[in-house]
Amino acid sequence: MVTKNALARTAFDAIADPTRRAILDHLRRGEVGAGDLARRFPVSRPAIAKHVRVLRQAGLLKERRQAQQRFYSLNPAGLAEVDRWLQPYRLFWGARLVDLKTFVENTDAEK
Amino acid sequence: MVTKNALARTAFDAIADPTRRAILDHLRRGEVGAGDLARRFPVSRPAIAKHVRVLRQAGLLKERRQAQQRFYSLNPAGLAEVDRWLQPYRLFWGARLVDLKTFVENTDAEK
DNA sequence: AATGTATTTAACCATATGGTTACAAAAAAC
DNA sequence: GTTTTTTGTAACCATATGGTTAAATACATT
Repeated sequence: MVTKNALARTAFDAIADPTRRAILDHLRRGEVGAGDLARRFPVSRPAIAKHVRVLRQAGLLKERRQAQQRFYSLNPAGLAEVDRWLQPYRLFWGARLVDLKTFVENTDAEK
Repeated sequence: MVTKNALARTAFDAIADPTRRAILDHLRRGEVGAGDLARRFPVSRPAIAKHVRVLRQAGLLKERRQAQQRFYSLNPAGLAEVDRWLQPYRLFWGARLVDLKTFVENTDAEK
């Protein structure tokens, strides 16, 4: 097998792990310090640090530093990659999702 | 590390691999036989068979057998798991997606 | 029954992954 | 300037992953 570049992370890689999804889910509530974050999970702090790194490499997290502390928050654009990939599949399970903005604009134009 | 049940696959696991995403992308065009499918990718047939197994375990594929041949097609419901997880994140990147059916029903009700 | 055709499974290999504990780094506080 | 606080990195380990080639399975054809 050819050696893979461990730095090239996609959002798909990042969300494959349940702990990383849980980290993201938690960050929806807002910015969280590294210590607080690690305390919420039943694994060691280094394990969380590694997950955070993967999430950052995938562009899913923003980091803010203040003294020794580091605060993490969601990077809005990150998961859009997954959303875009998913788009054509929505047809298949009947999810009637549309862009509301476009819908409203078109509706207005027809008046 | 605790031994993980290799049979418990989620859609998140399944779509983490780029080859598996490519298989799904290809199946959007319709049902494809195992042989045809394998021929489209630059890896061996057994490799594709293993990817297909992962996709099936995640509930993303349907299988139809006819003689020795096996035909695979998308299982509509499979990716909805990912879509549901993604839902609350849409707020963050400003995707103005709504359920059209619900939108229309509510709009009608207000008349 | 023997052979051919289509496909998965088995066994194996190298690398990736996710966890741990021990160590390093960086800033604050004393 | 030493110590404490907060955090990441290094080294290591066991298991998972994705690939290969060889063998097994299942059905059709002769």
